[in-house]
Amino acid sequence: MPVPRDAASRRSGIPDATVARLPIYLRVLGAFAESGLPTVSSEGLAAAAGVGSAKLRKDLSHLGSYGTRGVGYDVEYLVYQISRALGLTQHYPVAIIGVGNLGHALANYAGFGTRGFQIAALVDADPRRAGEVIAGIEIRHLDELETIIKEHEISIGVIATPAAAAQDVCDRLVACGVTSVLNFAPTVLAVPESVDVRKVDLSIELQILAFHEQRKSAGLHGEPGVAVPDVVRTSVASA
Amino acid sequence: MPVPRDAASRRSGIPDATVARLPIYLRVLGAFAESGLPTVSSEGLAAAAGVGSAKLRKDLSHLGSYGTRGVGYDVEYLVYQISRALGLTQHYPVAIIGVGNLGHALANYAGFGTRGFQIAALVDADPRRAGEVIAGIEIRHLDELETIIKEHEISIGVIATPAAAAQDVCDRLVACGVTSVLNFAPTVLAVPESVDVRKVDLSIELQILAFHEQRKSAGLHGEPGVAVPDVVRTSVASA
DNA sequence: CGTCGCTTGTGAACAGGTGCACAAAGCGCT
DNA sequence: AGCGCTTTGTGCACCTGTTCACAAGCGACG
Repeated sequence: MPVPRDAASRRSGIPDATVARLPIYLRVLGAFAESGLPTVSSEGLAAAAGVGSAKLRKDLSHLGSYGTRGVGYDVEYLVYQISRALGLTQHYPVAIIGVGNLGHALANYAGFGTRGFQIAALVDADPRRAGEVIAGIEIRHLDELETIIKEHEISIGVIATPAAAAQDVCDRLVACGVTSVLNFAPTVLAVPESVDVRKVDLSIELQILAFHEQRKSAGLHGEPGVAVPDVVRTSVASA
Repeated sequence: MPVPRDAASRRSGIPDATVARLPIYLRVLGAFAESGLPTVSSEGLAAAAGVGSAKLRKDLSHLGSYGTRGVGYDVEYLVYQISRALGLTQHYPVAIIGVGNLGHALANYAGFGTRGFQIAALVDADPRRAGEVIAGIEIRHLDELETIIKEHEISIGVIATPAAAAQDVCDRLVACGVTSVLNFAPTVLAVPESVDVRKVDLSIELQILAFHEQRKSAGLHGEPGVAVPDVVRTSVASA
């Protein structure tokens, strides 16, 4: 008997799909809070977040039973509970490696600071950029990477380097004790199992859109092209 | 009898999860092609793409039976087939709305051009930026949005504006006939059902990492804090 | 104080995706 | 030609996530 336990709770008690949506709820709730709205129903919150109300309720039920039947959820309280569940009550220092166009944009992105993240360091491989100040942070040279990471006890690294440098930078980050990496470089990073990597790839998203775009236009023009024998055909059971 | 048909093939023949991975395969294959490698096994390709070999084979099987048993897949041919399946054989013009830090980075991002996407227009709300040239494209004012979209027959729009402007811009894009939107603004966009929206949110990714980070450190410090009664416990069946 | 309407929280059915394991199929060597 | 090695393609069981539908719970109002 290998202790089956519930597979979802084996890792953390909160399913991955739910974790991925909590930040959205958090943002929407923030907007509601600013409007002075005291409570929201699952229906209202779900609509604003672009999900079904049942899904939202199930998501929230994984954090506990906050919410009052017949009334809804207290906005402030729910913000706090989601923040706590996500671990945003503690402040994580992050380092951004690579201050090209994208790194520049990230350093100036307000969304980081407002959610408990603090950009502790900017690092670039170009010596000429060292000393430059962006968003109030001085750029330092890649050679100092190890020193900087340990100095600030950074556990989250953001890679915004060219693809060719990404794996090397990643290895060095991991060697310094970084356990979470957000990768913007178009490469698949190899890391030990204990390290979490999330990737954001602009071009992949576009390609996915292109696929759906193709599907639409194929349907529209009625091209017999690939394989779109679709059209539902609800009641053509005539033999 | 409502024609059950296979749910996956109802929409396009290729499951969404597979479509999301095809661009990764494509990129890895591109690297292999540059190395002059003529063929790859599912094992080799899967390792480079960071997925299991069975999953890769199942993914590829959805496009057809390209690949030779005992040998593997012809790199060049597979590149072509995946490109075709994704609809990258035709060139999609895209417009980027909002040329702040992020829009600037996107305009200079080489990954777009190399995959059959062409940045046809840059648009910004700030009149002072109109006329400025970035990546060889002249920035034009938001007022001309409708004209530009129709002029270039753009069906894919990239929104890189501040959150406050995103919904408005999106509505205008949709009104002009744009059917796919890539949204970088931290907002949930409301669109008609016929329009595809994909969102990329930098801060959400970080928050997801923070969650896992929290989980790790909680386990390490042995804090009884939330609910982490983990550690697998393979054979502690002693009562 | 009882009743009524509204909203949460959840059990259960369902759908989609993943991974295993193996039969089918090609290649090269003898 | 035949044999054995390799690798694909896929049926099947599992598991995660989604959706439905409803009982339980809470407040308001008469």
